[in-house]
Amino acid sequence: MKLVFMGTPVYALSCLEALIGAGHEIAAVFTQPDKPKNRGKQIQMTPVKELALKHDIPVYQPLSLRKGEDAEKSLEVLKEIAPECIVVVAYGQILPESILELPKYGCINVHASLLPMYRGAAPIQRCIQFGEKKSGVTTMYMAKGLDTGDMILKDEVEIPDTMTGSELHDKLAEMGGKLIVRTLEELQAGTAPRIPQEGETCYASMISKEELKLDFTKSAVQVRDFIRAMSAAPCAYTMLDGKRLKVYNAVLAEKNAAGQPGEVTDPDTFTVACGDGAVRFTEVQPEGGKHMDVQAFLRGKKPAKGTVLG
RNA sequence: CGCGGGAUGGAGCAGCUCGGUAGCUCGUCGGGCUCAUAACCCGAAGGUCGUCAGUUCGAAUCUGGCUCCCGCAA
Repeated sequence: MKLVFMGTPVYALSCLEALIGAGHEIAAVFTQPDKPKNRGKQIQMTPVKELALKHDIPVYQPLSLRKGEDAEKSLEVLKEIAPECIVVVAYGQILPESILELPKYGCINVHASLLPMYRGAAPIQRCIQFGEKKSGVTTMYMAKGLDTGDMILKDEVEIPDTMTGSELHDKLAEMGGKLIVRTLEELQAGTAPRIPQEGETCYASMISKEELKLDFTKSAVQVRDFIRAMSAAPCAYTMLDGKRLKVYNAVLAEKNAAGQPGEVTDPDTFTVACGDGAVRFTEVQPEGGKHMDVQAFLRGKKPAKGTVLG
């Protein structure tokens, strides 16, 4: 099928790869403009752009699809290409109706949750943060509202309570790739269902810098779930002796010494008291240091018993 | 030139301010103890202190360049 692919981060890669692998013609790729990122403000290509260039696919990076010169040009380009379908995966821009209505099969989005739950920007992390036992990917016909379009296919996965955000991310990315290929097959065959989103919904709002600082007044389960949800990116953190300590993973503490929230009750295992219960950090990273297991960290910089984090 | 931290035996760190025998917690290897052990005891190996140059009688430590790693900010 003649397609246009729109996507930006690593998450979108496996979908693009799967589409290429399935033999679809990717006539163009749209991705967010290159921006100065990282240390030293170097300009960096988006992951999707890198992959597209490897496959000699034309890349477009409009500032906006909704207004301005870029939007007009983009619409012209798309009309000229006349794709049968536009596949959108974590593109980061809202498409105007003029584009939504353009392709014969519509614009299809792959979303990393079981819709209608966890619509929005950060479904992967939010769903672990709130202790969900399962998640999945959903393909849908894009509509005006944010992730409100009629659904086509779904695929589910269990979330064990040790799973991290990045593990779920990788799993869902892989599943998304397979699901979008199946979805296009069904569209072409005319067998694709159109299931309206009904029932309970919720939004997975963007993750702000402020909330990444651990709040030990919450329960141990909530703290543990938050830590693993945000791992490896954007990653939760706390303050130890005035310095930032990123916390990549934690488990519920076996033994439960009393202490005020944030207090290190057992330095030998890095056990920290929470509002209810306690957690034990298992993977951390100090400022200027590398991501390491907690034993390695404690060998060099064991906090004093009674130290209060935050 | 966005701000900042760092590079020391296999791992994580100390030492650097006030230059002069390379240290800690682990790991590894050997031995001992033990029904047994990731526990305990004894012993050993293993480091051009990132790299290049400079200052000096002497540099991990002071000075300058370079490489690489990382946190923040975007």
